[in-house]
Amino acid sequence: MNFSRQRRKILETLQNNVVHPSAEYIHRVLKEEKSNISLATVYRNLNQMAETGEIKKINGLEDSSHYDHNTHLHYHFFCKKCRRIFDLPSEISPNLVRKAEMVSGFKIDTHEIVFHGECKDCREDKKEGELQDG
Amino acid sequence: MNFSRQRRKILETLQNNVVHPSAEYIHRVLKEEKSNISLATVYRNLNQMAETGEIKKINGLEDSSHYDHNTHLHYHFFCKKCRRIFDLPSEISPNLVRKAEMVSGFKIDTHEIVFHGECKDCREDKKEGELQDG
DNA sequence: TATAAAATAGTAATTATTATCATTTTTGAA
DNA sequence: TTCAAAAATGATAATAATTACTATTTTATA
Repeated sequence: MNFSRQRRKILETLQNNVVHPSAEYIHRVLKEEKSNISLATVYRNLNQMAETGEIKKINGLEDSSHYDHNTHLHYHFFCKKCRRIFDLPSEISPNLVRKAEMVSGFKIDTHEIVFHGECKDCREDKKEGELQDG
Repeated sequence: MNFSRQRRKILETLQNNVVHPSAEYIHRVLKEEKSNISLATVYRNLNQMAETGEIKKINGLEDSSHYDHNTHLHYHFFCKKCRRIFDLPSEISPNLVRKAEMVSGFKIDTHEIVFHGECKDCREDKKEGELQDG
């Protein structure tokens, strides 16, 4: 795998963003900063890097896949209101893989947990709203 | 929500299949048994029923969404080899939601866990293969 | 039974993603 | 440094999954 200017830019953009971006988002950001990189190149590189384990691909969130520069085991929360994605630590579910392998007899390579709900900020916004209304 | 022949058929097909089918699969099965129901109708009904909680939609497995007639909390395993989907009991991760809410301060409505790996059958097939070869 | 609400079929449209391929860039050896 | 092979890119076509649209049909019920 060669080290192209485009791949470096894409990885940089992923690392500088806390938002767990989609391919389309990264493409848009790069376009805004005048790095005209093709959308196909963004997809190609993100998926290659996910394949090698350099980054992680997050599925099951929205319609599209998102990507994460943090490759350590952790989980994700998707806020229905603001549509942001948050990290949750893997400690909330200790020994999950071991237990799953035990009860099933399957060999588990990867797993992911996705939570859906309302984040702290959005809950607090709602509370304020209720106070004002009531 | 009215009770159409088509919706009944779709739900029946889902319930009679252990395979966690996709919309396209259900459509194909119905076509084979001469129930000519439109693919759009299959999608519309599955998503409506998932919305009301009558069935469950499974994301993050393959390219497409799959559906589950079992609405009790449980998790899923996807075998990379045979591409089948298996159930795993929720007991492998006790108090998961409570812990996630605790560490985050978020309000969690739903969550799902998807494991990827190799199922028991496929592992055993491989073992046999190794024996024959060696 | 008449009627309003809901649902359907069939197809067009949309969205996300991958494939294709001619051109350009990168890399490593001579 | 130069050069050839391998890898990557950009632009666009193609595909796959899903949703939108709309004229018609079905369902529930007053």
